[in-house]
Amino acid sequence: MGQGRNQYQIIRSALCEQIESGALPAGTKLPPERLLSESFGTTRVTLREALSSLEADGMVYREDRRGWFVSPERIVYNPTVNTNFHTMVADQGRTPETRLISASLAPATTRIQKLLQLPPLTPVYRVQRLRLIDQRTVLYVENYINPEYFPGLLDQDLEQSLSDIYRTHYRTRYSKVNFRLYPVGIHDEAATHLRVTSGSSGLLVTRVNHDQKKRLIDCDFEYWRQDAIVITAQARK
Amino acid sequence: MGQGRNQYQIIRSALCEQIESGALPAGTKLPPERLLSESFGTTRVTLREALSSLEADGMVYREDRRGWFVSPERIVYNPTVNTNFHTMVADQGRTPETRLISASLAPATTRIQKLLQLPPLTPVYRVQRLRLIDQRTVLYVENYINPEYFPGLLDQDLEQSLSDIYRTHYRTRYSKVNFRLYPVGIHDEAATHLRVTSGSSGLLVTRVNHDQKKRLIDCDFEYWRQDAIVITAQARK
DNA sequence: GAGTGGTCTAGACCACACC
DNA sequence: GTGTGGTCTAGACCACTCC
Repeated sequence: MGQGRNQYQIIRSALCEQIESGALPAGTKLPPERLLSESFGTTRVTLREALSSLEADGMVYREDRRGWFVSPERIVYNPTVNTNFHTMVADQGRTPETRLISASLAPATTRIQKLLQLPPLTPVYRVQRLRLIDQRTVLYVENYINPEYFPGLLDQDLEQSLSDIYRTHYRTRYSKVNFRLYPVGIHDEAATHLRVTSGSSGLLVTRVNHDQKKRLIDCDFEYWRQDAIVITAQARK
Repeated sequence: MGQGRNQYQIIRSALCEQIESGALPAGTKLPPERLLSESFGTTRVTLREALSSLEADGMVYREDRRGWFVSPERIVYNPTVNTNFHTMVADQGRTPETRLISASLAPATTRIQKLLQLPPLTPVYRVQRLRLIDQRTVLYVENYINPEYFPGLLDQDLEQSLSDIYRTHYRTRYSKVNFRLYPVGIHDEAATHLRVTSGSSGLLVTRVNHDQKKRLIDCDFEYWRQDAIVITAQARK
């Protein structure tokens, strides 16, 4: 087992070994599939089987229609600590970046309305952003924010950390955070923005956030590239 | 996008709709791939593409060489709450079961030795178990336990919850727990026991556990079927 | 426009599950 | 032993990326 007798597992081990030895450093683009499959004396289908298996392990990743790349190290994400994306990434010696996709005021969908405990059709801020580590897209986030507590939010620079904006402009900070973590397939908008092929597996982190006055201020949906993070937390009793 | 113009996405939607409508209840075995591919007027390769995509979403799962099944609901797992597997599952109206695979005393590997902060080659208890929900294998666990604190542990009934044994026989309970959560590919032993095809994606939860006296008592590696759980936690500040 | 990845076809053999 | 899923071949076309 393990390195196996199957064709694709042999290819798997070969690539794996090259990556671990450092011959293929993080971020390297692999040769075209047709070329690789020839090198291994096999077909593209089998080669892709091997690559998909490495992808599940987080050793390689793909960008839709661009090719295969060697995965960088995972970022350690502790959702129980109230730090923000930029601080977290910078603290680990990596380079964070946030890109605003859109921000608008619109009626809450049923789901959002329920999560934020709002009356039907209340307008909420919807902010869509993309987050990168060392130039690689790792996270697509949608925030839904109760506008009552943050008048004029859309005029702020939304490529900053939201928690920074809350703190400096609204004297509000996250206090109680409920989060959930689903392994899911990534589709549609999230897939497009992350440059992931639709349906590939990822991690959905949803958060419902209260402030220091116990007000329900916002919720978010974070779609992470599956190989970008390891989640950590601590419990005491 | 979404339900898409591709063949496999059309099949995806069709199956998805059947499942959500309740026509295919949780646990149902799907018809053989050859039959299904004929029904959809396509080849097995394309059908499997569709099924794999549904698998990533946690809507169907497979048992190695046995076929495809409709996934049951996910169990909500809160690792920051010190409950045990049996209580957690039963509280959600499901039926838990634990099967002992093996239990023995053996020298710690380098990795375990480091995690448990032991001198080289210290013997540790190694317990391998399989856990089921409603007869479905969802979790393969390896525990590594410092034997100093639990003399005679191997004589206990290890199909019970370990935390129960610790509490009733050793007056010891979990106090501080550090855990980490990796999306990974499942291989080798874990794959075999979970009846998962080697390399399919899953969730690895590792825990390092201290007792009420702050002693480092054990650590474990939990390999979860990717569609079996949703993880939840709460943070306060 | 060339090349690449995404998708798809129409077969095949083998090993294992189940009868 | 039969049938199934797991693996593999040798092609093909299309849509997109990148030049």
